[in-house]
Amino acid sequence: MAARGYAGSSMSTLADEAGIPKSAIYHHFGSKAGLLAAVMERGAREFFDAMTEAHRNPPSDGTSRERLEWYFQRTGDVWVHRAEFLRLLILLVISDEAEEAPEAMETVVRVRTEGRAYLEHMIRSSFIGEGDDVARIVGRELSFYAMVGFDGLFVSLQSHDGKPVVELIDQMVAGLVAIGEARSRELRTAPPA
Amino acid sequence: MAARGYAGSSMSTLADEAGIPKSAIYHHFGSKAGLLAAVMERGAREFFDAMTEAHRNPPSDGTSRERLEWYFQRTGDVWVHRAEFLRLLILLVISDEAEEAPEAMETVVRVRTEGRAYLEHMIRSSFIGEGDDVARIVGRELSFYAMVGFDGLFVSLQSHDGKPVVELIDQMVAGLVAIGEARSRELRTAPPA
Amino acid sequence: MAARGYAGSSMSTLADEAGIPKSAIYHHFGSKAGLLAAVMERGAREFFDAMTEAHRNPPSDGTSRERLEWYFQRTGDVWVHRAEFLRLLILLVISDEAEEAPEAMETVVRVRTEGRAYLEHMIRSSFIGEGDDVARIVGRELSFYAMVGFDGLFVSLQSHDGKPVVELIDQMVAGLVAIGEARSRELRTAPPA
Amino acid sequence: MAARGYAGSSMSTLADEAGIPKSAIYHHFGSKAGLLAAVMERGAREFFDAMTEAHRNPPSDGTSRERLEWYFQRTGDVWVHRAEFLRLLILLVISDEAEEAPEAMETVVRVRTEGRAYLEHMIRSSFIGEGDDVARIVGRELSFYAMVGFDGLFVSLQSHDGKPVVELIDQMVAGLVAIGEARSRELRTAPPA
DNA sequence: AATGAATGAGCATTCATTCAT
DNA sequence: CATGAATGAATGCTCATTCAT
Repeated sequence: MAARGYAGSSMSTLADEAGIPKSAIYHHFGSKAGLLAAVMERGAREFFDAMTEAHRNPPSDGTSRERLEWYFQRTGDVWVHRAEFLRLLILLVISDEAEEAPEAMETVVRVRTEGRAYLEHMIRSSFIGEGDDVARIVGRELSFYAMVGFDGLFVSLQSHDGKPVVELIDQMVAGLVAIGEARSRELRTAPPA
Repeated sequence: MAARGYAGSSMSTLADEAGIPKSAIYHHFGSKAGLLAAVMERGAREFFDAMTEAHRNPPSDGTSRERLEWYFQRTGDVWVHRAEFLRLLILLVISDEAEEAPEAMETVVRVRTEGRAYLEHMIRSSFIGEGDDVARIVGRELSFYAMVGFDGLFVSLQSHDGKPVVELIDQMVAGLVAIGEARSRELRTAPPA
Repeated sequence: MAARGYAGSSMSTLADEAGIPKSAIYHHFGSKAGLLAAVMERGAREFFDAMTEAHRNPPSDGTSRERLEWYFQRTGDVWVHRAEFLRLLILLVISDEAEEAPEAMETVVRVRTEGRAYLEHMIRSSFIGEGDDVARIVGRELSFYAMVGFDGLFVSLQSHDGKPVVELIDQMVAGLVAIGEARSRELRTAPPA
Repeated sequence: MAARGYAGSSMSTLADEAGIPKSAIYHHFGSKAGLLAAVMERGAREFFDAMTEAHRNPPSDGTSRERLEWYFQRTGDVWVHRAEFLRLLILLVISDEAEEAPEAMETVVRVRTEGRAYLEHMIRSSFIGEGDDVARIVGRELSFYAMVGFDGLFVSLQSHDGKPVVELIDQMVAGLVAIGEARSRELRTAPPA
């Protein structure tokens, strides 16, 4: 489904590729939509497990940039290894192909919401040196932008444009740190109400 | 096709929605793949026309940031208004749904290559104050990253996460300018071989 | 469909038996329900045409019994020759098999309503010797009972119980005439308000 | 099965509606055909039990008409209360839907044969005042016609045409009595060889 | 004795495409 | 040039049935 899209994947093809009868899929998942929902659910779980695993023992010192670099490069690794799941995820985000699979769409929304929360946490942890209040605000304000970066990173990855992921993440980190530090200065000078 | 994907759009549905007989589509486009190719070709032309139009009379002074902001906010406008075309474009980039339509895929690659050249031109024009050589290098090095930004911007747009496009572009510009200026300083100090 | 029922008749079987591709049926009738609707509609038209044809030039003299006999024996002929149509009709009356084909069900109701009107007309014409008012009342009151007779006659026919149709119709006529004459006497003695 | 027909009733649906696992049906009845056979067998038993119960203590005096009326109105009650069973019975009589269930078809034939014998008995008992020989002949000759009446009555019932059952039975009785009495006179005048 | 899991054949329907007119 | 009619292959799904437990 990740490769051919939801509509482009026929139950017969899927069954043949899995080496099981079509009816076995229906027995276990009820419908094509149910299969997609299950696939997304499992993908989501594995994705977040991989993220948690990748971010075990984060660095407790170093500059904001070093810390964010540590988080994002590891996130990039997960991105590359979970490409199939993300392919399907982005596909469902940008098309209505799976309108008939509302459960799967809910998982999509959930993954994006939790994913953004995760990014927020990474940024906040990285900027903790600026003080907790500042770090919290910076994390909140930059999480959407960080997500844009990772979404775009994935599209770039799929377009096979040859640009190494590591370099792109480096630039993402550089940009985020620049914006984050500017914002931190601002906040220290004139703290929000 | 943008809404439902290539596989998810049946010729019957398309013909009905267009209010013409199915055979008329075959008469004009030969096949479903031919229709997609034509759609992409026209979409690409209109897209670049809109970009050219939007960037008529660029500012000849101001800071790098101001100039890039001008370019990118206008690009963002085009993005928002050509969402259907971009939807299909990204869909074809991330999935193999239209493997049977190689002509369309060529258009996709062409649009992305030209699009990146366009972004490179915008960045270079914005950084022209750093000297032409530096601006050229900065433009080349940041064009992929800028594209990542716009790809991600589009995904964000489709996910209806509510974050205003203008703000995201502002952050994109801020990040790019920070990286670009740092790189400019570097290049001025130790020019590349 | 008459033989195997609606649910028991698969489109594949029907197409094979008709010697045409399944898709041809869908092209012409849209769906299985549409096919049934068309079949019932044509059956109904042919049925009433056959009835009209059979009752051309009814006798203008003779006893009530002779006249009703003339009508009913000819109706019985139509019954026997349109057995397939009636089989499907009764099937749809007694089961919910074709719930998904509401158009067909409307035809069923229409055929029964018109059919009863037809029986009413036969009875009234036969009893015209009792006076038009009396004949009209007798026709109205006995039409349901006459229909019961023909419905039952058909079931008897399908059950292959070996009883000749001619004899059963003879008894139906005898019964109807007896009831009709008794009622006529009653009406002549004490006309209704 | 009575509602949707044999072919129209899937084992899954039946099991779900019964609140038991599908395999339990197979455990007890062996096959779909076996289930139908069992259903018909039980239905037949209950049907005849209800008939016997309804006709306990028949009137030992009164006119033929009064006695037949007694029998038939009570039979009509059973008809109305055993509609589901009769629905399935008539369905099996008029269609070949359950060709694969020969045991059930045998039950159908048996029920109709016994049912006719029962009707014969009712008529004979009612005409006993005409002498046993005459009553026996009248019963034999009118049993088929009586069955036609009850078959048609059932179809009428299912067609929801609004005609009260009691009235129809009244007319059936009137008709039968008229024919029976005429035949009795005939037989008394010129007894058969 | 009872049942959840499993399955190949078949279901109604839609598909992209062709072609006679 | 344009199209209604036609079609074989495939679609998602359900079927009656089996069987290991």
